[in-house]
Amino acid sequence: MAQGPERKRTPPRPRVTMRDVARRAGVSQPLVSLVIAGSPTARVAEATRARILAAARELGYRPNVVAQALVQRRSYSMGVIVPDLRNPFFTDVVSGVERVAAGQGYAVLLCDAAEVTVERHLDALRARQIDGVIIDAIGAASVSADLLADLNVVLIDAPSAAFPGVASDAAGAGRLAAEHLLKLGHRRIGYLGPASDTWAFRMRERGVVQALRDAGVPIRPDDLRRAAPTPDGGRGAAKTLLARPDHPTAIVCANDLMALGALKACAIAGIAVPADLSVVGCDDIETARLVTPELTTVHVPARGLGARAARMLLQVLEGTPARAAKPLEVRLAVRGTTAPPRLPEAG
Amino acid sequence: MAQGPERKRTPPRPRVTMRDVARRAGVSQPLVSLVIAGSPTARVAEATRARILAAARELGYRPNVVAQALVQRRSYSMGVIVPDLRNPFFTDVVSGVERVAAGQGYAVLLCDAAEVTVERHLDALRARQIDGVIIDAIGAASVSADLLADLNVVLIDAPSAAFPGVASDAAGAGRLAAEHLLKLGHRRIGYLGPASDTWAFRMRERGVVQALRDAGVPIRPDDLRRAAPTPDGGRGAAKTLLARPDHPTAIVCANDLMALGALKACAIAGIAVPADLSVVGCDDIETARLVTPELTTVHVPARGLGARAARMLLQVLEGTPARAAKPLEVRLAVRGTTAPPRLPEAG
DNA sequence: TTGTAAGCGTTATCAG
DNA sequence: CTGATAACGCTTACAA
Repeated sequence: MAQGPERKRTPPRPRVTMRDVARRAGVSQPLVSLVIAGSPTARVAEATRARILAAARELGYRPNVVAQALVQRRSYSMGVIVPDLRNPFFTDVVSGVERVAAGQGYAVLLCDAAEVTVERHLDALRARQIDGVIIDAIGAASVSADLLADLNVVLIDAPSAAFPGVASDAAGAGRLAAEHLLKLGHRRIGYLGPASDTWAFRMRERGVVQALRDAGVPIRPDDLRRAAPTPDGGRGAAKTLLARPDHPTAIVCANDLMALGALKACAIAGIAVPADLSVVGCDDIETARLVTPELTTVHVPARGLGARAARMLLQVLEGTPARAAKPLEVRLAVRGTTAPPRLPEAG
Repeated sequence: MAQGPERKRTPPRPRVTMRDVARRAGVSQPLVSLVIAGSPTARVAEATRARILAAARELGYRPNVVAQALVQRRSYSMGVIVPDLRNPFFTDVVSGVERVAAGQGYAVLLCDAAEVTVERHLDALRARQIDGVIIDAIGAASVSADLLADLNVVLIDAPSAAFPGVASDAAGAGRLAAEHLLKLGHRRIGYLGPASDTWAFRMRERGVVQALRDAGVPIRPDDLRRAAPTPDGGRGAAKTLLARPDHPTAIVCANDLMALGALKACAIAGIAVPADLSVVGCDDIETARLVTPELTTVHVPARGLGARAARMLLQVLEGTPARAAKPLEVRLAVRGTTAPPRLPEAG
């Protein structure tokens, strides 16, 4: 931890401690502990209790969570690891976590897997006696098991037999997107997704693929393109896909960032959306409504996922075994990037 | 902190401690401390040292940062408070902080002022013996002084005599935006900004106002509209501003989110950008390049601000007095939302 | 009802 | 060079 050569520490400030309060109230220090943090059942004379509380207030006493953590072996803090903070979707997840965590007096240690490896993050978290960790969209299988062994973990969008977690209905999201396009009359639909083996991406893709297969219009191999789940990725993939004259009349993207990139590619290539091409995204990040036309997408409740995961972790910490929650519902948000295909094709 | 009724704690896991290592190596526990965390200058017999290290490795020893924090009175963690995580600009700032913090073994406690008040965040942070805190774009003046008193704080975009900090050249950003429009030939320029008294917003506005005044085309009172620094805010403000037939030929917005909202308003009102109206934003968030036409904006190095603030805080913690860094440069990113006014007006 | 004693896992100060 | 011994601030039996 931050060894670095010869780190001078800032002059230790005299902190108000329980001893100070005790002295001032003329009682023993443990009694102060009892009164201040103690359960309501603690039998303490009303008079002393009042005296202690007064003393504490006057001195501006603040409990030292670190000391509490050391003796209680829990730090009232949780880590949250996300694949990439720069994707607004994950920001929302974190936001949701923070809301409930902060509400319960828990601190949130932020970990961006794009900056530092998950392993290192977990190491750092464990060293800090973290109470638990929420891991978003990172296959638990991909991190060595013993790293997770003595940790309370809750998974988001990465179902596992070993750990509790919450997930969105990713396959449903894919299906919703595909069915929307089918209903509009599209018969030639492409898919842009990452090669990443993330559960949510896999399931979204599966949902799309199956819906199309069920409808008798399976994705042609060439219409399924892989790229990074970023705007650039989406843009590049769309570009190659649309370069051919006989490209699909619609595409669904694994997430909004890719979809936004695809829209950009269209703008550049002079392909009119939705007239010449329909585009559907997934996530429903804020930006989806900022572009014109607004992105049709599948809404995934990011903050809800985060909040729920946090609540679940809190439960685990309280000893209540977290029961597997059923997937959070997603819903189609039809906006401006989808329309019937220009020339109705033969079904 | 997290009092809640009767919280059962999870069964304390047997952790490998220095004592264990000491026992195994047949030495005293403090010696282990010396060897493991000790400075390279610690004079310890090579043999014992090796024995201890071996024992530690075999047992899988991990230092307990909480214990360290208690005795050293520093927790190797820092808080970062941002006004609103949902603004990608702040996400980037946090990202920058995290990168350098994590690199130095520091944990980042995330605090979203949109979720919980700054006061509560600071309380929670202090209770955790945080080593320092980075506060972004929140007037230090707006939080009661004694809350900050015994804290190491570094401010971002909120210059203060009392605390070190980093800032972007906010006035320069405003000027750049205005001058760009002037150079294009605009003589009727409006401004959309928040009523918030945030330093950066104030300075950006000042930069715009002065540049226009200097050019002899001051903003008309009606062309200066206030709204929340969000897409909705920008959208609403733009809508009213553009409702009048004789509206400005160009507007600059306090940040990209507002600008994006303004673009949306234009799209809805059927105002062609940049033909009928030029729009300039500020921040250069990723979304700026995702809309079509791409948003002309002033690039502000968000991650740079975060990284620099973190480095500065680290310095403060080491005892090196942080000297005031000069403002980080901003630069104009000319893209698609600006063009000469349709009808050249009389200068 | 309240005080005493014993740690939690480290670091730090000093005698051996 | 090494190893007791004392904190750090708090919780938690156990006595008084």
